[in-house]
Amino acid sequence: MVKTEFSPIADTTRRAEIVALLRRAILTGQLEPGQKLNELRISEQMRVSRAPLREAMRELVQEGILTSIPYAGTFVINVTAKDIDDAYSLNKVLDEFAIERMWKQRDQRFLDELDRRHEAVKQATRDRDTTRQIETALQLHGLIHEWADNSVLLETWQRLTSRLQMYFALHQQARKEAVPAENVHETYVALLKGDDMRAAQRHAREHIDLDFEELLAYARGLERRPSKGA
Amino acid sequence: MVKTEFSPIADTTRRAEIVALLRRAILTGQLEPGQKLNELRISEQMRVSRAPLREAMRELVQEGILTSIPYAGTFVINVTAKDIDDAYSLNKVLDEFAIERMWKQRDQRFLDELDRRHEAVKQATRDRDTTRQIETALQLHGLIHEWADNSVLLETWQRLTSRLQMYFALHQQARKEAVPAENVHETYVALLKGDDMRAAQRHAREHIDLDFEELLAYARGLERRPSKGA
DNA sequence: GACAATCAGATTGTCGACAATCTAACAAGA
DNA sequence: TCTTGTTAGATTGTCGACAATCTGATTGTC
Repeated sequence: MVKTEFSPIADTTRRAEIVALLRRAILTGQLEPGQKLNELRISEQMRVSRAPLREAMRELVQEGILTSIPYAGTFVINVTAKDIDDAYSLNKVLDEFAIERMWKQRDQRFLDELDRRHEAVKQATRDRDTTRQIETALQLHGLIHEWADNSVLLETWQRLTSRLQMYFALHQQARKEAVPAENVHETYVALLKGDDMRAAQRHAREHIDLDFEELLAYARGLERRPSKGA
Repeated sequence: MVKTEFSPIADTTRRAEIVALLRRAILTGQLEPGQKLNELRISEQMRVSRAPLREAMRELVQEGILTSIPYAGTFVINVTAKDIDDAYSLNKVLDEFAIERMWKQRDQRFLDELDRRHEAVKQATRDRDTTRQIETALQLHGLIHEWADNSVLLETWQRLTSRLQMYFALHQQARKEAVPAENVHETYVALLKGDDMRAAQRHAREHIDLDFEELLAYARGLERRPSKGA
């Protein structure tokens, strides 16, 4: 019996690569909310035909970060303050659920991975790499969902994450500077290592509320100066 | 100012119609779990080219009821007992959240709609139309999510619903007969009309548990006789 | 000048054909 | 007999061209 394990090989369709490219462009704010995606132009830039591009766009529409109007075009979703509010309030519920489900599953491997991701956030912060900072922070947050052993929950959280990441990116871009102090997640990580599940759940809720207030304030600013896109 | 309200006109792309057709076929169990969808055959049957069919399939993959393996094909998802368990446990959380959010928003229009949907379930039950029975029961259940005024929640619930509907359809098909007594939802509806929010939340949880046990038992049966599809 | 009809340009939706890849059957060799 | 190499057929992925639809500018009329 062979002991080495192999991970699945990469998807090698153009479609998959296009999805990844577009998603990244949207989540990092390269493509602005409301902006229209011109199929011909993008397909020429990427040197692919419109078929795989269109299929990729359908996926992202279903993923919730694009929206499509027949014969009019496909657009990056517009971000409203209410959207952010909705996403965050649901995220709280999912976090509490996830913590409850993964609590008993914690083991050494979990703790190691927790430290690893925490370290990645701190590194990105030191590097002043805001994009990576957002990415790693969300990955740290996602660990509890990955360990909850509930595929539907994980999938749901990942969908939410896309939007959160997009909102954060806009937020950062608007302020033009790196943000949170390096130790923002210290308490969160410590609680996940501890023995008081209720405390961890409570903190997750409050910690989120903190970032949220700031983000919501920014979003309300957007409301007054809407994007010209759509 | 005009007072009449117009609903959006129908999407007139082939793609949208194909999505609807395929979704219905999957959710009613016409297409079995694990079954492969042959693009050429289906496109010929529908008298369309493969392009809009493929785009439609990408949407349904992202919707979670199809799964795709590059160069191998696209398949109806397989239903495992764990999937059902996962979906239901998450559904409980979402229901509780929805009830909390919509509680203060209840008004006469809500109560009317509640009655209307409840009546639809009872009608389908009297008609022994099991497919419609499932549809209407889920619509009744979905009302609280529609009134929670949280678009992300609604979207999430609708995704979950697709799977639940699929599971239910299989369940029904396997038993070959109509099921629940006509008054299953009486208590649920009554509590939603009442003044005790906690009680409504508790009942939603317990009521779901009831159906769930039956469904899970069926699912465990499936485990032992896996589909030959994929 | 205001308004409706028309038209050209651009863009999305759809089609049919070709290229890349997979599967399964068969043959060859250890 | 088991493994490996080959090949034919079927199926998915991608392409370029055409059809349907939208947008806005222009023209003509009152």
